[in-house]
Amino acid sequence: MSTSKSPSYHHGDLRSALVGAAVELLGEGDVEKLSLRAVARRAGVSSMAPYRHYPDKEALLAAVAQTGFDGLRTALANADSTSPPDRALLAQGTAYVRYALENQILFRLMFGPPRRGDHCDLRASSQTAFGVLMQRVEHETEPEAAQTRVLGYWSLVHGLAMLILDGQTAVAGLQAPNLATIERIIAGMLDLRSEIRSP
Amino acid sequence: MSTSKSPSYHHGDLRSALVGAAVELLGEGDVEKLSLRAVARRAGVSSMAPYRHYPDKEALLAAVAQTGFDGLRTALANADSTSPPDRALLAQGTAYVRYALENQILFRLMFGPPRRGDHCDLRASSQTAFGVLMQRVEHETEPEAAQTRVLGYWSLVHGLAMLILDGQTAVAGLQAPNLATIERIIAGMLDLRSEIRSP
DNA sequence: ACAGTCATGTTTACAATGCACACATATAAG
DNA sequence: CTTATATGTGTGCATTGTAAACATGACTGT
Repeated sequence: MSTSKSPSYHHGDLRSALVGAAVELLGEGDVEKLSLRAVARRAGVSSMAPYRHYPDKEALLAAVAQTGFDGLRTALANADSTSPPDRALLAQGTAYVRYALENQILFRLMFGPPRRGDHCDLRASSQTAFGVLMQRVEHETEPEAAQTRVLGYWSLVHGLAMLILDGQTAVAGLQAPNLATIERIIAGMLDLRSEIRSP
Repeated sequence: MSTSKSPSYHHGDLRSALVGAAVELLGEGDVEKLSLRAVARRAGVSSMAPYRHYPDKEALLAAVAQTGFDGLRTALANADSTSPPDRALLAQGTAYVRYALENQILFRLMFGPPRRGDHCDLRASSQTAFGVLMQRVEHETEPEAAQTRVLGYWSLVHGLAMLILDGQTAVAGLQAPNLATIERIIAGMLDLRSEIRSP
């Protein structure tokens, strides 16, 4: 191993360098345009080098998506721990949407069409991220309804993120939904019962 | 024009035949695999024929997505009109998710990465579909909060549909979310459980 | 009827892509 | 030092999106 500066044939840590290059490229163009060859070029290796570390393109994208889920998890955990308990759930929700907006293409990749093959560590990462939300919801609900409730809340923030990413909020009459608006939408759904049923 | 059986050079109504062929192919494979050439083949014309009707592949996909939004609109309107008023909102929600599950790839295309170019009739179709939901929500809410509320509800059902499509519900511990489970999740967020359980 | 115009479909061509295969080279093991 | 193994390179092929030039057939005015 020694110093990772052998400049010639061997790269030293191509495996993670490829993921880094892919993330870089995702920050520049859309997800369709991301070609394996471009990733290899960016990493400074030949077009076929990635195949020594990932069986195919899907596997590389799965690895990229996994880093996305890890980032999402820390974002959620951070939002949760820096908020008073009675606002932690809302904080996680806005953090979720904010993460999606700040990593648009990556986020779309994470929740894109299902990756072929198992990619079980991807699944583990997404499960861990989901666990952060799960734990908070379980604090606030009787355990019997927790599973239903957490899926509902996850659906709410996930759908909101997706609709904003797709520009569908313009359809609803909102052009640029800022953070305050996002928070209002989420909070509105959480308060729905009292407001909607007792007019 | 006459009968659409001129078998030789001219097709008669390639424009819509292409959309039909594309929808057919979407029902068979994933969205990445859908190539313009395959669509042309399925329609029985040469690879370049589609370019006489659509400037590029994106435009064809936009037309396909538009039919998807039209179908969604009728599904929502139908669910709304065949339910008692106090359950119409919930009915629209489950109809939304059901449409997504029954047209997985098409649904993903509709809400996929934003189409380049304007495609303003696509936008019109999605707006019309959204309008069906909007109108129902406006019946049940004071108009001041309607816009926030309808976006929240749309986010809920859209996110739920997306998560199920991506298989993320397995992460949450649910393998096969059937319609009853879906309804329970939505109703749980609306806190309509009392109505469901105790008539 | 007939020549001309134009929308529509075909053929050919080209660059980019994912990947299979054979080869090269650097590091580790004996 | 030899050799085995991991890692990177080069070449080649089928498929893709699309530009350019050509073909065909329906509609026009005369």
